[in-house]
Amino acid sequence: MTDDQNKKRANLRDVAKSAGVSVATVSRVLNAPDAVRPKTREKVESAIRTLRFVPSAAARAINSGRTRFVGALVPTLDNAIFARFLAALEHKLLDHRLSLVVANTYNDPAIEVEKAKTLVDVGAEGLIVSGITHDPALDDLIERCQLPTIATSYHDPSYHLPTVGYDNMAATALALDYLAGQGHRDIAVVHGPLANNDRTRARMAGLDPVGHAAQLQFFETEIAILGGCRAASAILAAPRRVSAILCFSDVLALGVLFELQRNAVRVPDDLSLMGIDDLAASAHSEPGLTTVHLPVSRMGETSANAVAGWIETQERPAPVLLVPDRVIRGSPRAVEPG
Amino acid sequence: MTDDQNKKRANLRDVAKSAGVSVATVSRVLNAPDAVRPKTREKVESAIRTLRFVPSAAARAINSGRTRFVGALVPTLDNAIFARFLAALEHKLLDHRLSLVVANTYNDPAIEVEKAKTLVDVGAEGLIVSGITHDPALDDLIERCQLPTIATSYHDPSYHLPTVGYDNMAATALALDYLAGQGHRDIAVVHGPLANNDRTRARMAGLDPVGHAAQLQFFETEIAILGGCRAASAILAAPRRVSAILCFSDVLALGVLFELQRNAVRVPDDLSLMGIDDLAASAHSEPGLTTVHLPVSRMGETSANAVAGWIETQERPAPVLLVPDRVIRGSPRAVEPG
DNA sequence: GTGAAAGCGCTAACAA
DNA sequence: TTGTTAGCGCTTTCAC
Repeated sequence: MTDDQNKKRANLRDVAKSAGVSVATVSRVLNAPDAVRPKTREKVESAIRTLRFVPSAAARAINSGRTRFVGALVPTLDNAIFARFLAALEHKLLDHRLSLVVANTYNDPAIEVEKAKTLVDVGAEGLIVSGITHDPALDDLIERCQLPTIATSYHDPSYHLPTVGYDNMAATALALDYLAGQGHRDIAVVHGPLANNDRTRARMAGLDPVGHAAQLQFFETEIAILGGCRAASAILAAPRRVSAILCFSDVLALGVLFELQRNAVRVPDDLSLMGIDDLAASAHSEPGLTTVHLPVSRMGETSANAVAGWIETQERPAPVLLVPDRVIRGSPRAVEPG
Repeated sequence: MTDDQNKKRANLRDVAKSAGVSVATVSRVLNAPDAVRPKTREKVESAIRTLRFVPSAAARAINSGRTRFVGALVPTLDNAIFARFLAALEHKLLDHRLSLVVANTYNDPAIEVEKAKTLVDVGAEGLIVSGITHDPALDDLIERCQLPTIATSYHDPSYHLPTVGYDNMAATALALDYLAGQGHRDIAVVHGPLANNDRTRARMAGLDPVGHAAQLQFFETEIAILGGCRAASAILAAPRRVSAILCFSDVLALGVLFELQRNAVRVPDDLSLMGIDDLAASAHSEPGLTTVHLPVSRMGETSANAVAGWIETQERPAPVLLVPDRVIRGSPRAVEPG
């Protein structure tokens, strides 16, 4: 039994020995092949192949001081909106030769801290978090490690971390404005839990019922299709009738739509419906869902650039505001005058 | 300007010096606090705090030979079915103190190899891939690195990697069997691209039209809501009428449902509809979508255990077959006799 | 163009 | 209980 066989994995030294060169030369063919004579290089490359040598990332990292990955803490993987964000983030990060580690926080600040610690522990060079409401321990960790961290899905230039996101208040304002413009005065608002969720809170704050002379009824539910269904049931059972339903996310709107269909309530003939997000499903449902498009793909790319730049230059990036815009489809209609 | 200030990050030595102990002692308070006298430990912990010391994962990895993370290569993040899988995978991996790095392959074998290389390069201790059709270069990489790798969403005990997945053939067989049992003979089959997708191929192979005396028409489309819409249009325009539509995934079925609604075709009164996956949306759509439940959450957990065990014990795990089962909801109905 | 040797930050064996 | 020290696998001067 030779050395080659009982070792788990060949290292630089093994390759060097096998190729009859020094470790420095092997390192060179790995990192600066042009600095090595072709003939030598070939010898080394052949040894690399036969020994099935794969350089150790850890050893590399320890020298360069870099791990080349960033962590993303997302509240859920279940909502397609986050999937879209992560896809763009991962893709753009790759341009900076950075990998992405995803951690699910299940919307729980305590879990978020835990996972953030793990991320830091395994060497994350940067972090992407959602919103600006976090456990103080997280801020502490970020501070202690001086870890480049971007807060997404939110816009607040005064926040202690740079934010890359849209104006949540503007999003709901845009939506309510549209419904009011269509003549709706009695509107049901369906939203996710307010606890621990600054995005939902901000969307709430964006509503200006007085300015639109509107009467709003609020329905809190879990952000999921089922949550939408339940809210719709509650709306139908409520004493006060509404002419439109505004959902703080399209998932909710989809659930509402299904439940209304189940109750033979026609959209938009009997009830108008509007969402926020602009998911793929929203464009193709019947009727199409009028919604506010949240630029999450751009948010992913922008966040990637921001955190990569920060890591590279050590200079904190400026916050970026992405502007949401309305997508008009068939789900609402103007109320009949009189 | 002292040393403490112009260094980017304190290391073990800095802490040791500052606390007036040896590096070994600092290492001990990190890894085996009980082996250190409380008073000493306190001194060290205080130094750690003031110096904002965070241990280097790379240095740790180089000693233990471990990076404590595995990579998952998924074809897309857009389909909720993968999100569910990843959530379970990540969660279970954590029990083994392993992190998850997600890489999107966009269904492209070439991109898959590229990302796999990156993953290995950054030190992945194991890999999770989808299906059994891959670029030879991937198999080569896995082989060369002797990298614990699990192939998911597929079942094939003879495959060179252990598979953790369901029997795709059984899934469609189950579905067709149900529709045929309801008396359907003319059925449209809506499926994703066959190229590079063994899961779709296997689902195709699971169909036994002859055994069920059924006439099948096939409609290939992209796996997305829009793809389903398009397929539905094609089905409605086809010369030969069908009484039922079988979709190879619920996303497709949802698109089909929307398009049928748009064309005032009632489900199940005018046309029966069945899917495969069992997404959250499927349970709450109107009508509820009869489908084949794919146990992707269990697949995530099982894969996590399998790869973690393999990494730990160096022993290749056995393939695991997860059994899909039917979920009967309202979307299909029996054909009227005669 | 190539090699020798000094680390990178940490763990673990061994000594005290 | 604590300290000393030899590596882990690699990159990177600095000679030759």
